[in-house]
Amino acid sequence: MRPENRPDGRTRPSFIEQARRAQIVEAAAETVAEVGYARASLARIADRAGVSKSVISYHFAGGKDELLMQMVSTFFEDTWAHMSERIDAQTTAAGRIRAWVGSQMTYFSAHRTRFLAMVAIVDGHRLPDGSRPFADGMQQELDAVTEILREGQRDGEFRAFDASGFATIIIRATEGVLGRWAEDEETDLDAQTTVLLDFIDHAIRTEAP
Amino acid sequence: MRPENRPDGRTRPSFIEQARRAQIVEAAAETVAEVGYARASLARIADRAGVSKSVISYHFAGGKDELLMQMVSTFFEDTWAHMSERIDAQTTAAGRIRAWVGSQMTYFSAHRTRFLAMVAIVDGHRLPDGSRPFADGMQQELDAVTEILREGQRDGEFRAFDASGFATIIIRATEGVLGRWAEDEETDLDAQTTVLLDFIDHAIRTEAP
DNA sequence: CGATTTTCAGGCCGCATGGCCGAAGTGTAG
DNA sequence: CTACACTTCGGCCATGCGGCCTGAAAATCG
Repeated sequence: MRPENRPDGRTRPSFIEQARRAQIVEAAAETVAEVGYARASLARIADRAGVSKSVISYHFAGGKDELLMQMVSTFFEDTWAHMSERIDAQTTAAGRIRAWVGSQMTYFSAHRTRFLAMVAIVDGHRLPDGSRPFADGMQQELDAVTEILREGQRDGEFRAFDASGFATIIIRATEGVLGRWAEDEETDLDAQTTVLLDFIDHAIRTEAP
Repeated sequence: MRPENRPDGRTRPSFIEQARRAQIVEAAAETVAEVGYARASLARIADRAGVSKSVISYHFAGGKDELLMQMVSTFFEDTWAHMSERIDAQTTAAGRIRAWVGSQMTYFSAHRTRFLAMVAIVDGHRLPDGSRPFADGMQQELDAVTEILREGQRDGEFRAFDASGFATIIIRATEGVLGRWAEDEETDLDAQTTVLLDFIDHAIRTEAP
């Protein structure tokens, strides 16, 4: 049986516990990225991690669902840590938009597997009731970008447009370019980032007099 | 046993055959749109269609794979028939880009279920060997848009940019806006289409002198 | 009408899945 | 060394899956 000391906050997670969880999460990501969400079974994940299925059940009492949710949460926090640092360093709205898009690109350029896994799970995973557990997070992302665009409009950096609609477009286009690169190794992501930033810049900036 | 007269081209598909195939395809689309690709089993599809599982096996000898491929093919042909008519009516590259984006929007605005189903299958379905069967179609779409953008650049309608990269952005942004609408019924798709066309227009048109 | 073909329902099979259990292995504190 | 908690393994289970078969119903046709 699994020790039940965590809910009391008594004992910290043991070293081996942290290591195993990280190892399993990584194996799960690789599996999902390679065979897709639908074919990513516990058996395949365990096999890739080099452990037995029971080890996953043991360390993730919530089963497959907890594993996948944990994986997305972990990867998202890493991604956001990378992004927010670069976004906050900017002093203009235009800079923050460029940093948002660019830092997302640079992060995932070093973590292609994580990108593929996150996308596959975010739009493939459903809770038992059929709902999609990551809708909230996507809404928050949208709201944040919308707010930056509104700031830029107030400061005269950007022209008049529907900020919420443009936020959707920018976010989806960014994910789209990443997706294209993730599927086709030939793509030069740095070059495509420049192209996307050029596209966005011309779409949102105040028009030349 | 199923009659084997089709390969010779002898007998045309019976009326009931056509009707059943259409009915099953529609039920499959509704099921996939509602519960997602991973949970869309033959049992659920048959149940929604109000028939037994065997009926699907009977009319789609290739099994689930043939059913899903058939569904995407059918829906894609419908979509493209709607789009190409409107695109070909345009005389300028800018018009064709607007028609591409706009007609895709108007088509799916009347076929939300089909959009959800197509997206779910296109990026969820894998062949037994693990490959993704719709990569070719997406590449063709990309090439076609790229060619329109290059025409516009030759004619001076568009400024200088990476046509292939911009094509990716335009296609993904369009799908993204559709996806946002498909998930959130509140969205006014007509308004968002206008917003997207405005975004694209500012990004690609020749700069004011 | 009867004969023949087409269409269908229900049951069944083999398989993979997610999850669980008991026994064994491993480390550690006293 | 011993006692004990933590970790792992292999095997097992119920469930749902896609696919198939059999026999009956329904349509078609001479």
